[in-house]
Amino acid sequence: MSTPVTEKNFASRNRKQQSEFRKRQLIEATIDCIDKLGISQTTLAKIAERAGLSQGNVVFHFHSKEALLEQTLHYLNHEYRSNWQQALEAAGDDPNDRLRAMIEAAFAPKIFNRRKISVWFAFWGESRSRPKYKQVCGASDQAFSDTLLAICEAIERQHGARLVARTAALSFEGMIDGLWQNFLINDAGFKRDQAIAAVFELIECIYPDIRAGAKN
Amino acid sequence: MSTPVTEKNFASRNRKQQSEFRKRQLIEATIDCIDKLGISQTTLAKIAERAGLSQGNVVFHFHSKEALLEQTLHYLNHEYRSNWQQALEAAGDDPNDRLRAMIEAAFAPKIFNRRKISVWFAFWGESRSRPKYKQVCGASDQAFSDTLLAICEAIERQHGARLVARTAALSFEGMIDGLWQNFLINDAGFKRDQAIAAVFELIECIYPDIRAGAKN
Amino acid sequence: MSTPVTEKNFASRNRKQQSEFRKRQLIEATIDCIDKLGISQTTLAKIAERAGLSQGNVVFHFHSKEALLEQTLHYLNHEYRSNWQQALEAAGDDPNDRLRAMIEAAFAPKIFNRRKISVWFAFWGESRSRPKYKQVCGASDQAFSDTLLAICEAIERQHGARLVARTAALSFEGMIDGLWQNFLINDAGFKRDQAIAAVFELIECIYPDIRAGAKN
Amino acid sequence: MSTPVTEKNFASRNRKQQSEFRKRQLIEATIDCIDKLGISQTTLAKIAERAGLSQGNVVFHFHSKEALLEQTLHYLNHEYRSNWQQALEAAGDDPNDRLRAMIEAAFAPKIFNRRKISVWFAFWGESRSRPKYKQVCGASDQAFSDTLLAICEAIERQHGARLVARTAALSFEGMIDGLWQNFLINDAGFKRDQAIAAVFELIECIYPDIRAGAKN
DNA sequence: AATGAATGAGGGTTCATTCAT
DNA sequence: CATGAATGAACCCTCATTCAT
Repeated sequence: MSTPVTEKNFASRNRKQQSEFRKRQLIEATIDCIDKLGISQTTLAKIAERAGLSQGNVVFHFHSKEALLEQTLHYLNHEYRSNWQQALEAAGDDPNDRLRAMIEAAFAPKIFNRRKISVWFAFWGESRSRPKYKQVCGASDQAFSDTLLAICEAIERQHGARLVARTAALSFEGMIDGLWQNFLINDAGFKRDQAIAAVFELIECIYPDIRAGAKN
Repeated sequence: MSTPVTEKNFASRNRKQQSEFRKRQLIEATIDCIDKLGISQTTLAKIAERAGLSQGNVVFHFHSKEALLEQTLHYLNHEYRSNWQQALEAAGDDPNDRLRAMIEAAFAPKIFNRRKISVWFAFWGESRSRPKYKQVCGASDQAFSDTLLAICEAIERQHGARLVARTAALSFEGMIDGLWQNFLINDAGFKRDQAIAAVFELIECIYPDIRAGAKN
Repeated sequence: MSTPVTEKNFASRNRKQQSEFRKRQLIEATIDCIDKLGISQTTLAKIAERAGLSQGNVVFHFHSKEALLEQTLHYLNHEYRSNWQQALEAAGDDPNDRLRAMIEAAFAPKIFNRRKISVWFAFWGESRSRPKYKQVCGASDQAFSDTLLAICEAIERQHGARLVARTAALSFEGMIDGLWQNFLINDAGFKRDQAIAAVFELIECIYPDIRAGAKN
Repeated sequence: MSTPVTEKNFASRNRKQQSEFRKRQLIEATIDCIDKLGISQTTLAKIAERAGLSQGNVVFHFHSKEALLEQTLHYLNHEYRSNWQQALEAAGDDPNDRLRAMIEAAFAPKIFNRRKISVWFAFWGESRSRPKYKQVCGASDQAFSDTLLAICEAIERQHGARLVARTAALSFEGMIDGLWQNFLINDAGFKRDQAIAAVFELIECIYPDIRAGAKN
């Protein structure tokens, strides 16, 4: 589990904190279950067992299984979005740096690991039939896309480009998606560094006049 | 439904043909259900109802629900693979034509429509936890990837390239994946022609010395 | 159980008959359970157990517990109504005979026994909060009331009366209700014959010029 | 709500009074819930919510749900009985006045309103399967019956009667029951005055030599 | 006195599967 | 081949009750 949720730091908190703690604990257990079993086989009983709580308590905190799943998706979405936004803030103003920061953020270990990727695909797989999932996934994608496009336009203005910003952004985003999918289906032998390097090569191909590696 | 399964041409067939007919009918109903309900809400009863058959009859033809789902995935896989393979055969020997043929195949209406895309993502979403799905999906991807890579290498030999074949192939494949996902999540306002055009722009960016549109 | 439902006469029937048979069997089991446990403690598991069937099969035949309860009420209502209607037909045209026939019908052993009375009160007790129950109970009551009123009016025309028909009908109906309730709450020492005799005394009090016992 | 239970007069009481206040508050909430939901759907959570207290607090005051229901029935019973007993005391010694006082008491607004009638029937509906309810309901009925019978005997001795006291009492009691039930099932268009007038007509029919309206 | 967290048994219902017809 | 009845396990959820605070 990427986020340590132990009993030790549980005691001596107030009610509200306890409640938040339990919810987080249950969301992590839900992610575990979806990863290992898929959404269609994830049950409240298994989630409760994994979290070490009673099944009734799960309902007490989330009211329904569906609400728990939605909260889990929100949690993932928040983590994903804040991750690349923080990376962007740290990157400064240079659009080249910003572009590379977004790419790297998409492969950050906290985000890009088998457990999380697996759950993202599980939600995508159900998104067609569950409008709420689609809405959250769509908003998440859109924000990333829009930001990426703005950066590509900035680069194009500064350094020119061999590809219009719209298509360039689509290429970068697509390549990330493709690599995520590769990782899901063909997990063995996937190297994070090689993935990032491949996208960077594409950047240099599309923007030949950019200072490659200027970030370092 | 893209494949017409009517009662009219049902009579006057021999046993084996009838059986094949029923199976195809049920697989189409399964695709419908997964599209509309998601895998987790797809039940034998709903599949049977959609196919206009009794529930017992479904079991008779496929033995179990899991087998039906697997057959459905195989059906999709076969359709997908034979589609690009036929496009490849029709394209001739010029690697430029072949590359564009594969791209276009990936967006062929028979393959690239909401119903089918939706089901593909549903299977990917469950693939992590069901080895059989993963195996089929993986093999399907691998064959496409390998062929794409070979074509890119051929182009590179003939015309040179701004990107090594491995990365180029990854770019094309990734862009296709990304566009599929865009289509799934953000279906409104998606234009097939624009999607193909975007990938073609990337081709010309990576392979500037290729005769764009030479295919025609 | 007042209606014999044995396994013997079950075999060798067609599908539709079997289904009707099962439904009847389950309704009888439901009546048993409501009688013994009350509606609030009546569960599908107990109904199924009493009927000797699986719980899933109950749902198969009635779709839901609520539907089963409603069908049970309809069954009771039908039995009650057809009982006094048949008695009325057998009574002929003399309103005196008809009045006494309706009274006697209300205390017929098939209707007026602890098991059935108990279930009627159970439904009345829930009727306030379940419109469907109320509707059925209301219609049942109304039909009985209207018929009783018409008879009282006929008697009044023929023999005169010490009480207007409306109030007379209300008295007879009320006395029946009161005796039902006495029977429910204070079952020990209740005698059917005495109950009927008491209502008959009231008839003679209100209609002194009627030929008492003319029916015999 | 017929009995005002406000927060205002809650403060500045001693322990015992506070406790009594809370109990009364919860009993009123229970009556509300049974009226609106029926006994089978009444839960501690809903009672607590309606009373504006926490669920744990309900258990604290009544120990168990069953105890709360029993206390509610006792509360109703006490209210019902003291109502007609007070009416009797106010009526004086004339049995004619006393009879009419009992009838009017049975339709007093505090007793005879939809909310209370609904709850009485709910308890009757469960009484068959819960001996304690039956006992309370039975005792309540019996006391009323016995008193009514004694009054009828007194009238008979003074003025004569067209009906023996036993049957006359049964008639009055039955008519009350019948009107209660009419009110439950067919609430629209029920007029309290007409109900009382109807029973009074029956009195005059049975006791022609009594001074009708002598009470005034 | 009062709260909300926690439990666990049992509720109605779903559903893949089996089977007699 | 085809059907619908039948099963039983597992599902999500409810709820009376307990308990720490």
